[in-house]
Amino acid sequence: MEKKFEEESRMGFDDSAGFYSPAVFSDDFPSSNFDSFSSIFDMPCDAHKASNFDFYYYNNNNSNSNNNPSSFFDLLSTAAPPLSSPASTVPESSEVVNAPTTPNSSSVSSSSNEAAAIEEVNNSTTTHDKPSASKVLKPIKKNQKKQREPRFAFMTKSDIDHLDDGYRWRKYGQKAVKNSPYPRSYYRCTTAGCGVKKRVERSSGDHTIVVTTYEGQHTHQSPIMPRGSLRVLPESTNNSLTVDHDTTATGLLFQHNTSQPFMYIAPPPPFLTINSSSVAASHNPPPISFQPPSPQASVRDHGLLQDLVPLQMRKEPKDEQNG
DNA sequence: CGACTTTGACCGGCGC
DNA sequence: GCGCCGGTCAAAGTCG
Ligand SMILES: [Zn+2]
Repeated sequence: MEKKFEEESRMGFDDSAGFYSPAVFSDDFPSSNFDSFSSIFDMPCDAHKASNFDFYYYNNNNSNSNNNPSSFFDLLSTAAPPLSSPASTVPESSEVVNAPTTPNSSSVSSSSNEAAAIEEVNNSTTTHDKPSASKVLKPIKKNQKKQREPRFAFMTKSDIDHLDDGYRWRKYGQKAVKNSPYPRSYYRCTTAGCGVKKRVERSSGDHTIVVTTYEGQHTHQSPIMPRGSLRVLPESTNNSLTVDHDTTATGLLFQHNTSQPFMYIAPPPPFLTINSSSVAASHNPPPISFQPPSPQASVRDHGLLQDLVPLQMRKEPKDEQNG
C-alpha cells in the first residue's frame, strides 16, 4: 500500500499534474530557471505509459474572481482549425533527429509510430457499437497498444475546474487522484464523430493550477460561441483574437514527444490582443527561425500550438520583460 | 423532455 | 493468478 503510494509519488509526473514541481511553476518563473526546467524534462518520461504529452502550456492567468480564466481556452479552441484527416497528423516516420538530451526519452520517441490507431479511436467513439449486449466493449484490438493521439496539457491557474473552451463536453468519468486531493474528470466532445477527449485535474503541488489535457483534434468548428469573455475577430476583420480582460498568458510550453524539449516563455500569445488595446499580433509567422528537431507535422497540425511554438522559444530569454 | 452530471461497476494493463 | 489502478461505460439523477 504505502509502497505503492510512494512509488506513485516518485513518479508523480505519471499523467500531468504530478509532473510539475510547484516550486518551479510559480507565478513568475524567471528565465534563469530554464535550466531547472531542463532538469525536469530529464525525468524518465517513458515511465508513464501512454501519458506522453506533446506540449504543455502554462497559462499564468490571474485567478481573480473578476475575470474568467477560461478566456485562453476560448481562443485555443477557436484558433485551432478543424482537422480533416487526423490519422495523418502523426507520421510514423517522425523519429527524432536530434540527439535527445535525455537518454531515457528514446522510448518516448517511439510513441508516435501508431498513427493508425487514431482512426480506430475515432470510429469507436461513435455510439453505433453500443448495444445493450455487453457492459464494456473493447473498441481497439488487444493487439493495439491503445495508442492515443497527441495530447496537450494546458495548465491554468484558476479556481474553476471545467474551463469553457468553446466546445461542448460530456463528462463520462471521474477518478480520484492520489497525488492530489482533487479528482480527475474525464470529458468527451459531444459532437458526433469527434473523438476528442480531455481530462481535467489539478496539479499535485499547486492546487490552484488546473491541468487540462486535450487528446485529439476536433473535426469540426466550435459548436458554440464563447461567452463575452472573448471576442473572436473573423479573418475579414483581423487575423487576431481579442481578449477583453488581461490574460497574462505567461506561458511555458515544451514539446515532449520530440527529443529536445523547448521552453516557451511569452507574455501574451501573438495571435491575441490583450485588452483589445495592445498591438494586434498578426497570424503570420514571426521572423524568428525556429527549427524544431523534426518536420513535425504534429506541430503544424495543432494549429494554435504552431502559433505558440515558433514564437521565441528555445533558450532565448534575452530580456523578456523584466519583472 | 433534453442535455448534462453523478457514480458505481467494469475492463485491460501491469506488477507481484 | 490476483490485486491494484487508470480509464471507460452506462443507468440513474440533476438541472433548466
Ligand atoms: Zn469535438
